[in-house]
Amino acid sequence: MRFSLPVPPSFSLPAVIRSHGWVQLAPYDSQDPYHAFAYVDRLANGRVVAYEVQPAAEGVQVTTETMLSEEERAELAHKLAWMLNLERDLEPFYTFARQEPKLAHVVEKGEGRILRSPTLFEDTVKTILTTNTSWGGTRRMVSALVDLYGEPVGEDPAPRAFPTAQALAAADAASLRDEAKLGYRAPYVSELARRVARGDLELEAYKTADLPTGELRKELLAIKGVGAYAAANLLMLLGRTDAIPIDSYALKVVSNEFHDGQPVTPADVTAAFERFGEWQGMAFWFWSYGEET
DNA sequence: GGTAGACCTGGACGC
DNA sequence: GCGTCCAGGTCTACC
Repeated sequence: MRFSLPVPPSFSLPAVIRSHGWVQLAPYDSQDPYHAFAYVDRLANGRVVAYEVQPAAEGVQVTTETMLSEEERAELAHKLAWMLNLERDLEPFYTFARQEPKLAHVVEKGEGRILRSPTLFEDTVKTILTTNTSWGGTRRMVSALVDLYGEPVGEDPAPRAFPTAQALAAADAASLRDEAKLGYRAPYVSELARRVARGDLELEAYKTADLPTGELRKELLAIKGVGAYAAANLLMLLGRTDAIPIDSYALKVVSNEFHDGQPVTPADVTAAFERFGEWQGMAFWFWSYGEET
């Protein structure tokens, strides 16, 4: 079955898909690189659905081989609105961007929305798995979690949904470490899953929390395995546009862009984008590094 | 508050 | 093929 979702005037599906590497992490898949994507989701009633999202004249088109009830379709639409950041009003950011040559392209290309997962739990696990490893390592670890603990769509072993907190909480810690190859990150993921499964940590509530960014950052830093970089990355995914996820890549590009390749500190990265105030995270993320204007 | 070392894996490199 | 080194963030112990 097919159904469409309306999108804001400035929306660009390729721009959202290209916003970062999440589309390369299971259960995302992109056969048509950066124009469309596939995803596998587990609905609230336990049904696992594989679907594709493509650009369409009236917005985006969702296609699935599964016949969905009206309630299921509404749930999927609600989740996709979050994943594609459809509710975001980018005009205030675009007003800034139009005045900065290194950001002018975001307006032209409809950039500014960042692809995310249906749940903050999935995004938090994936963020932990980006730390202290290569991108290839992250992809491997995420795929292993999906293959080992995710629920399949039907009888076939693949494709599978991202595992629930309950599934990961029930997993043997040694299996997480040795079979999923999470290494020392295994206890972090295990503890996070257990806290979420028990209801001790209401991660999803952070999506709509009215907390100042500093307070929310403290809450995220209290999660084992989430340090300064991971917290900033999650804040960015939560739409907190004043957070800059400073990792080794950030230090490198800021060094090259603003300091002639000389070594820089996290404070230098912050200083480089401070003038963008509440939009400094977006300015950092969408900056045209190394390109002449 | 700041710093050093451990954690784990894969890739690059030299032999 | 094997061994060594390094990159990549976070945690913990220590000062």
